[in-house]
Amino acid sequence: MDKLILLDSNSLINRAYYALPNLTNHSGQYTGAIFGYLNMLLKIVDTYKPTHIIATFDRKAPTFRKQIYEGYKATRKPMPHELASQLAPLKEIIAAMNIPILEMDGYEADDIIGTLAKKFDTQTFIVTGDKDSLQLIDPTTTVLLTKKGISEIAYYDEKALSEEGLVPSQIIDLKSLMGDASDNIPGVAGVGEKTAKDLLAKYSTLDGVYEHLDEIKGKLHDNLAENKDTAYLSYELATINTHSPVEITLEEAKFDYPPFSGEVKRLLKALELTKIIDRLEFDGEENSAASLINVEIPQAQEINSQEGLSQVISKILMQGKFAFSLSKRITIAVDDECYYIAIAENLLDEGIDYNVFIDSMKGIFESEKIKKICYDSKNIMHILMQNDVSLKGADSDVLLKAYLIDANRNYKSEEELFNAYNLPEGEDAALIQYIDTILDRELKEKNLVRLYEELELPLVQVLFDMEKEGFRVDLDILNELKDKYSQELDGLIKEIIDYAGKPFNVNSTKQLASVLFEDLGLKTGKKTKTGYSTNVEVLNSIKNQHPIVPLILRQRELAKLKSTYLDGILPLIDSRQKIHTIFKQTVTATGRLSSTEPNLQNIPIRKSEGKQIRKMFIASPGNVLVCADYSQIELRLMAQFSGDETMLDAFNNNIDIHATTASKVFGVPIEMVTADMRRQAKAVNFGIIYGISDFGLSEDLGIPVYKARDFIAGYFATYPKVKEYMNKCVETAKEQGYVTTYMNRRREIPELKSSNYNLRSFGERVAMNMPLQGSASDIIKLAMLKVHKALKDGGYKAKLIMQVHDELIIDCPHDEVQQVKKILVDCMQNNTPDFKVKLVAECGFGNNWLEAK
DNA sequence: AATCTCACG
DNA sequence: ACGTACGTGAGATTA
Repeated sequence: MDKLILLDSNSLINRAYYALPNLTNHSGQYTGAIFGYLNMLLKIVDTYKPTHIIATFDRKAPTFRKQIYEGYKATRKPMPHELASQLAPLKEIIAAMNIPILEMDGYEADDIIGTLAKKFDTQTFIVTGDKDSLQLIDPTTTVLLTKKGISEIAYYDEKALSEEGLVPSQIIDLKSLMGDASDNIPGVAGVGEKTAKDLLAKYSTLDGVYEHLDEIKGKLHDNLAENKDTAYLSYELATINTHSPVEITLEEAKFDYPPFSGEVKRLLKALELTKIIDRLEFDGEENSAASLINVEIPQAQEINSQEGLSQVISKILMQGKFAFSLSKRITIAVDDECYYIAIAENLLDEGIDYNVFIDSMKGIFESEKIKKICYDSKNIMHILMQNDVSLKGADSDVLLKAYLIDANRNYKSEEELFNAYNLPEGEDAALIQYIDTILDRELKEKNLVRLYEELELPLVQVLFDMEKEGFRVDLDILNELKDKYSQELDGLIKEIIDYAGKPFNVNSTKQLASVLFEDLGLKTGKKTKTGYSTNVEVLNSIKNQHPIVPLILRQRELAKLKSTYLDGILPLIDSRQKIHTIFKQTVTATGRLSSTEPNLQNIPIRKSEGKQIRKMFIASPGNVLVCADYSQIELRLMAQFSGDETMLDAFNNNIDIHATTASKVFGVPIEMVTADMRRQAKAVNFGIIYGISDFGLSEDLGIPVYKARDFIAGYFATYPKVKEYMNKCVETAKEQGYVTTYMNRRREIPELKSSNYNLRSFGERVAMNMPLQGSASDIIKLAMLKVHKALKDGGYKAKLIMQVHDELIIDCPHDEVQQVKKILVDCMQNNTPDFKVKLVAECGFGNNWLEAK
């Protein structure tokens, strides 16, 4: 017996979209609605075992049915782009599943479905979230109506519908009376579901109602009488067309599962819909559970006595290598065994005292010779430091390895890493030990061993030392600024509220927008997702329109500085008046570090008010800060990688690159370059690093797009090899699926394969930017290793304490300043012996961070 | 938890 | 016809 499923795809994906959170894969493609849709489809497939499936979609064009209503306005909300962007990938998957897709200009999905339902006399199930379709029910047609979003499916055949007191054709009468806001069917004003059903129970059809209109009294009578035209119009609108010119044979809709093709799996993988993949079977797979790695992960044996621990320790000593985890509980994997160390919470408990455990292991943790496998070794160093234990010989950090293999992933826990690699359940230490072997293989395949062993792994210790050393903060300056800003803010807020005429929360963009744009009627600017933007750009454009605006700008600036850099940092200061940022080594897609708690990589500097904040970051007592930053490193790398002679010459002769660019692009001698020309050239140079786009440049410079396009053309004419290089980056990225840096760090760019233009363009910009940003990051990391070693080997007291992407800071005793400066500059400038381009680091020193720059 | 805004390179 | 400059983290509000 054949069973045909008709999917009202637009209705279903809409339901799925609103029922589920906005999931995305790591490249930003939205997947929530696709996920919901497929889940539901698979549930139906499981339950009904269809032999045929057809998926229908709406086309954008207005439909013939809706056009009969002249006043019909397409007030239906446009599809949000988060949803619209999911349509194409979904269709790809459906097509790959060999399910035919029907969409026709001028016909809505339900017209197509209605036609199909009547056309084939096989057992048919219509899957939809749209109650309109209930009119299609007949002895061979059943409607499966999604409920509660998509999680439940209600079964409607003639019998089920009759329990609600209706026959299928009455659905049309019902709609014509009660209307349907979501479908722009007006209905009769004042008549809702209840009244409509009552009327139909009495008079059975719309015609019946109007034939007996005189029997109906009161307000209802008037409403019906007044809206007769609308009611009949609604009737037309609600009637599904069952005679659309659809051409498809049942044979074409044949559905044969399992298995699906490998193509389906590939598409699902790209969307990272692993949950869906897991419940499906695919062509060419030995068994459906193949994705789960089939290995023996040893069970943990509990260790709760000193003797037991001693045995474990001697095993470790014998092997010279072990894996461990302290995250959920303490586990150790040695050889093929795994142990769980039971820690006594209090004296009466069975188990080992935590401090005793750490002390017993101290010798092992601190032995360079005993190799450790662990997750996030720097974090473990911090934990062990509390017991005065250091961690040495941690040569396998699985988090670090996994990051180098795929920097787009951002593992937040051991568990996330295990899941990503489809590991079975098991003790953490055992899983870490196992995953390390997989990661090693992958590192080798991808040529990342050197990057790991010679750069990232040794950097862990450097970063740890920097974090431990900390950055001293001048509490007096901090408190002084805090008071000053508090006072000024109080005054500002009073004035702002005075102008507004009512109290409101100035920090609330929503309330602020309503005050500015509704109450005061000021000109609106850019829009955000939720309303009108009130950002600096917008405020600046209207600051002369009303005296409240400059006050708000000032309030914004101070509120930001105070909350983030004063109130935010104060509680992080320790007893030595130092703050200890954490450098995240496995977060960014490009290889840069990031800094948290506090973020010391975004301390103000650009504006005068912010500079005051920078003054509170000072050297340790008796020390000064020595500070060096690379000059134009990313552009210099562009010169190096592209080999553009003009650009190389400029850099190797210490010429002002922005002025040079301006001179060449504008065709004037360098001494004729005005400040504004230089500013524009600088913007283009930056744009180049970001992966230039005419639109982006026009936004930045506030010029029309066509002018920006001219600039870019002029730029490429000046530096022809730069253009070649950028094209090459995109091209090889498209071929390989990834780009690489100086140290062979790699970033996969799945966006390049996207069917979405925006995502693909983003991928192209990434392909141009990553080699520059990533190589710059490689190079400063190399410099950090060298500086750290040089200071240590030279017996200096000076300590490297900070890195801000192209800048290093050393907390340095007065008497070491001259030598340390030399060391620092040397280490930064001379890491790249193979380069044609000269790297330049500019160095200064001072009592505080502002002075030192 | 998502959004907006803004600090930095 | 579309709507983006690249890379981050944090605070405040809102839902």
